[in-house]
Amino acid sequence: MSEPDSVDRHIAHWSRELSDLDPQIEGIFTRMQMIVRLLRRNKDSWLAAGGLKHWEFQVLQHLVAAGPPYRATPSLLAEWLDTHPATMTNRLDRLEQAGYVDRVHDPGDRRRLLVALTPAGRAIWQERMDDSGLEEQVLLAPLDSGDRELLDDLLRRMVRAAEAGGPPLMPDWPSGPDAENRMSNRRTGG
Amino acid sequence: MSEPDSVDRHIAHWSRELSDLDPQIEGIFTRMQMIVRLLRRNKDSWLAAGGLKHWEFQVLQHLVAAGPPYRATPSLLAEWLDTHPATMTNRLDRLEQAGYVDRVHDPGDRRRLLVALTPAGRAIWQERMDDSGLEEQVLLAPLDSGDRELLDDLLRRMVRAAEAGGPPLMPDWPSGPDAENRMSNRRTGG
DNA sequence: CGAAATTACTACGAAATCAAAATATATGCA
DNA sequence: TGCATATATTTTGATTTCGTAGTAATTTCG
Repeated sequence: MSEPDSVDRHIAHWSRELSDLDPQIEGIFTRMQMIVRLLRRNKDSWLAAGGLKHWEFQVLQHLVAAGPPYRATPSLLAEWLDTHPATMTNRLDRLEQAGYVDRVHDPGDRRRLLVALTPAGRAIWQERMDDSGLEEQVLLAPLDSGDRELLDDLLRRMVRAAEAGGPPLMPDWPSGPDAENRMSNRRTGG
Repeated sequence: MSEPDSVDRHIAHWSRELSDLDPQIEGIFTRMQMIVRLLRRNKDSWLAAGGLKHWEFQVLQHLVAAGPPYRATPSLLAEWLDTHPATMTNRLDRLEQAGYVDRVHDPGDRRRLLVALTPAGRAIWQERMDDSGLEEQVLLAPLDSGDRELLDDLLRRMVRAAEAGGPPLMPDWPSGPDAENRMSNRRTGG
């Protein structure tokens, strides 16, 4: 075992309160949580320095992820960002006012709106995106290529275990013929 | 490489939008994020089923973590839960009303309050705690003992890399002589 | 003793979120 | 067609949180 970190100290402390604690399991998930939390704070930091809130970046990113023509419905965006549709309406108002997205009616179904990424939205997303990835490099620095492949594979096996008993952890983007008109198919999870 | 998961599909999709994307790095951190998110949702779910909000559980847990006599100052709790002191006051009001904590004056420094875990608070924390750990078992099921040790060690090396350039990811609980009176020492981070 | 610092609470308005009702459009069926 | 039901989004109202300022009690230091 490599040298101890703060999580080892935390677990040693907790073992005094909870005797039936598996240090290995606790270690694995606590470390993942800490790493994810660190990355999130770091991300918030450089996004704020560039004038974007996290949810703004997320909306823009999801639209980019959609691929040309860079559109998605408010419902889908709300689901993806794990927030309430009413909240999304409010956020889209502000993104629209900032000029980062447009709202256009879906010609095929006029109940629907399509939120469309504007060139300005695409541009600011790209700018912030260029700031990213630094912290990830720091974290992975002590791991060589073989270590990284091993780590990635261990994590993949865990994700697959999770997905065996439920929906995919990463939502699949609608694709195939007629995808444009099926974008709002909701998954069961809530 | 083991069989692909939804993250592999996600990355393959993204590679079309971002050519300079390292699939391995992206894979590692996206999988960690998805796993942590899954665990958080799962936790919220069984906590809610047992009648606790996440922040309620967190406050109780932090008091348990303090060890006997299970007390902490409001300031420290606010810092730990990463929330505003005024918010903590409001939350402690509700926890006190529910009978899960008491507010007692610190005999050593009567400016201070000590939030003390009640037997009822300890009990409900223990009950909810007993519900935990199931999802973790599912995720780790495909990994044997050697795999888990390897994974834990790879993550530990990453945490150590993060901590080399900053404060510990896991806050150290105050300890040593006179710890009782130094519990409110604030760390620099904010 | 008296001034300054510390700790926690209270109060008030601003902002964000959520839940449910309201609006507009689409679909299914007699 | 006519009409009930379903769907997508917005609107509305209640709740929560945050930020700031101010207060009270207590300790620390000159």
